[in-house]
Amino acid sequence: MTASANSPLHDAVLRPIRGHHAFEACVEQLAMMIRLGVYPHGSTLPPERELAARLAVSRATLREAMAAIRQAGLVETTRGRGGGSVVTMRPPKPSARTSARRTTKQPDDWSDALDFRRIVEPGAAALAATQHLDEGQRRQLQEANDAVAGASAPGDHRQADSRFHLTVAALSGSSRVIEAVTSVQAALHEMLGAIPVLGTNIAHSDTQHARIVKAILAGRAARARQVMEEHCDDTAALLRGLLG
Amino acid sequence: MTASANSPLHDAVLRPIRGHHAFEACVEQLAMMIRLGVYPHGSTLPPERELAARLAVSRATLREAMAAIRQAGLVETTRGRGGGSVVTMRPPKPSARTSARRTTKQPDDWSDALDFRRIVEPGAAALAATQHLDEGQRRQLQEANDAVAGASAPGDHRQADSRFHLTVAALSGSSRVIEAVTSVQAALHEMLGAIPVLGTNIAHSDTQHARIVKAILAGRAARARQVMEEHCDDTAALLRGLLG
DNA sequence: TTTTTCTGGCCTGAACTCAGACCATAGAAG
DNA sequence: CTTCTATGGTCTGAGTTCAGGCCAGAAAAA
Repeated sequence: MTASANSPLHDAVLRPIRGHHAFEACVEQLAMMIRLGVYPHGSTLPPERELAARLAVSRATLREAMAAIRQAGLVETTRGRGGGSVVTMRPPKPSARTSARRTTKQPDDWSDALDFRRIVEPGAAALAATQHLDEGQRRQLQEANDAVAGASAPGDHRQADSRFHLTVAALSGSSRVIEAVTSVQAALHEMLGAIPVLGTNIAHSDTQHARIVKAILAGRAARARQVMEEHCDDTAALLRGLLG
Repeated sequence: MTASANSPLHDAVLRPIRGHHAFEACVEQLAMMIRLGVYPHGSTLPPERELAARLAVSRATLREAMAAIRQAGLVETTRGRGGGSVVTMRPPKPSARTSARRTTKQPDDWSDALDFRRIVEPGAAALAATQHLDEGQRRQLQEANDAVAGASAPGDHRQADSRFHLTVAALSGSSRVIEAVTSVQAALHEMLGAIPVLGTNIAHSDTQHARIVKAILAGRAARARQVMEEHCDDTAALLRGLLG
């Protein structure tokens, strides 16, 4: 009785323990956080010691990653009290990258990410709607939404959009949900960077965001889920159409 | 402008790059696969070289993990062609572990896992229902269901149940979904091992499984999702009641 | 001003992990 | 029978990562 003959599961469930080297993974993680706007232009990253602790990595390794990010021009670092690494990268103009950066992932992975997103983000919205949210959290959600609606440049809008979705995930209170949404937003960011920006889509998207916020704040889980599902479907349709 | 003052997101999205050492992670992964029944009693694990490749780990590291698993009595290893590691562990009687093993995780993590499960597994079922399934896959799903219904001993039933849910995930065709379901099933397995087995619950659960299979095979995504959601809710209610 | 404290910059020795090769064994193929 | 092949068992040298301490600069606190 051999495992492969008996169970087709084994090639589905056995996945890599760890993808890259630690310092590569740190670079990827931090660069993505900066691109997603978790650390916007002008903000200071947490101190190296804290970052190392959060990423569960030695400071030596983290510093290698920081050096790479610094060399790539994403941050500038100063020493002494009050120092640290300040984000200098601005959200890029989409025109410059439409065909410039060839995404490394396969179309399979695009589709996978969109499928997973359609499951996770509506779930996150519904879960957030069931949570008791304090005043600070409610304000945080509304501010995230206002930031999206108020962003003028396409790059800023993209960052604000990511932050909005991550905020919804954070309000769900589930760390697994947050991790899943972070992962899909990272994939989504790559995809959206490869297509042109259409004003119509942005306006439509902003309308849906507003409905999502309203549903979550009203505690209407089913409604939040449904609107977020439509939102994901619309974005997915756009991407599937333009990416092939 | 410091990051922590500006963005409460940073402590939500920055997570450990890698949890443990590679060989610990391998032990955990392989032991969990055996406990979940992906490799049932009497089956042979894939060759070391293949396992190492799948887990993206050097064979030296994998062998350390295998040695630990062997020493723990989960497998027995023989050399030569046709050799390999055969699973010798039988699903434990639940009576022995009801209070014996104190789960290492916090109740927070239990709740988190149940919340995440309620999002992911219904999504997996719905996605599977939308896929075009070939004859082999349809049979695989039905066999997985039959195995659950046909299991007599509680330990066997538990393993068959895990395999059923992993099969649904595998049929969704999305590797992210598979990974998510694998993770929640691992957590679920720990929780279910800590509560007594009730015949009523098992019968109820089997009825729901049958409905899920029917909906998936009929391609009725919304129905599959709804039934799986009820199934998750029922299990969650049981666990929340018995685990506090 | 002086001292404290928070920050990045640097170093060392130990532990872990890797890639690749080679050996030993047992069954299959001829 | 002999040869081939698939498997686990072992070794080595190089690369990576770690934990922890110490230094240097700059701003806040006294």
